[in-house]
Amino acid sequence: MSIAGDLIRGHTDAIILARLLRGDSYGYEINKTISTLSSGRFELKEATLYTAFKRLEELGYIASYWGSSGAGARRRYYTITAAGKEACFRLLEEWLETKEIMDKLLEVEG
Amino acid sequence: MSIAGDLIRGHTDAIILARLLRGDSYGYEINKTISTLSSGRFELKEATLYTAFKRLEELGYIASYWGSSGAGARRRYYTITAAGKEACFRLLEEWLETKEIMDKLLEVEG
DNA sequence: GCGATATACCTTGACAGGTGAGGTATCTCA
DNA sequence: TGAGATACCTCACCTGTCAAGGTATATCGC
Repeated sequence: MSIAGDLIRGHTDAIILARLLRGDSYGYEINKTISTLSSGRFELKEATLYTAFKRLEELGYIASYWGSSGAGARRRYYTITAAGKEACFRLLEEWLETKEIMDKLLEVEG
Repeated sequence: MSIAGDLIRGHTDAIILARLLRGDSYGYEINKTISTLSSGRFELKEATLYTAFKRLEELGYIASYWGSSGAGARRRYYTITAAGKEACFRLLEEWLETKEIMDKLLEVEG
């Protein structure tokens, strides 16, 4: 991973929720997707991922159910809840704001 | 503060170094600058700031000296070192990469 | 002279999120 | 039958943030 974990810290929830907004999914798949979308430059560690799932479920942002595995081991699927969608949009906006502020703070010239 | 600290976590060093790239400064001033540039939406807590200074000095990225105070209490000024400049540019590139990846991962539509 | 306020620095302990390391189980293919 | 991919989970540790507390100086109004 070329991007250190701390750079993503605080954004993990947003990433997971944004993924679930596109449809139910399970840990392993989400991890693969993240890795693929970032061209391998970033991947959530498994421990991080499952910790996040637990946190998000406790917050009521996602719900889970056991799905029949197509191939390989059993899968625990996650769905985003209404509260989760709200939280997701809020986090997306926060990300836009963070970007804006960071760009100003890091501006070297000008 | 509307932007949670964890969203900036991992970028603190980059912010401080980028500020020092523009010239020597001291804690209190850097904090004010950050607050101003972000329109008050984000400010480093003092404890975070001084922790970061200590860390960066131990890493050899910055050096410090006591300056004569213009008004008020004494000031400890910080200068960015050659290694610090290198680190700063690396962190700036990492930020660009993080932005790019995050935007892909958070993409809701399309 | 005195209190309030701004300037300016620093430390400690608690907390939360990320992660390395380890574990379990299933299915496929050679 | 053994390797490798799929798939899940937990624990202990580390690091960065931050609330709370502390110190000291200069300025300004009263």
